[in-house]
Amino acid sequence: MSPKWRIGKLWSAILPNDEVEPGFRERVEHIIRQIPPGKVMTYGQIAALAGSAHAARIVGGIAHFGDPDLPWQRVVNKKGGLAGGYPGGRAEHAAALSAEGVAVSDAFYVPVAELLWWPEQ
DNA sequence: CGAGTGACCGCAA
DNA sequence: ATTGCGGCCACTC
Repeated sequence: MSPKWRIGKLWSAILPNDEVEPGFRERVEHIIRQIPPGKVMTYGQIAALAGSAHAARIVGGIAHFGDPDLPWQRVVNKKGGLAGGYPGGRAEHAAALSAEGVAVSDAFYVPVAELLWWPEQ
């Protein structure tokens, strides 16, 4: 696979037909909105779907400065660990997930293997 | 404008 | 098993 790997196929599965191809941030925010309650996605997964497989970090940046109305509590890292930068810290992040029925361990980890959601469904 | 930083990931020692 | 570092794009200063 080339470094500039694109996943146009998966992206087209969640992008409405009449939408023009938006910027990276727009794509990330669009993906976040598709995550159903009780499910989670990882930063790397979102970055890949948005078009840059190694831009997981950027997703974190958007999470911090981006739209606070988006369900960022449904975004966790690859190990299922919660985000320390979440408003109120990991405790608030855990509380938001618990409210949706997600089991969060005492060490602030979620069973990402079971809860991981893909937009192609 | 330019440079630095970030709620991350994956591969190499 | 752990540690280090490159990479990506958007945002702030």
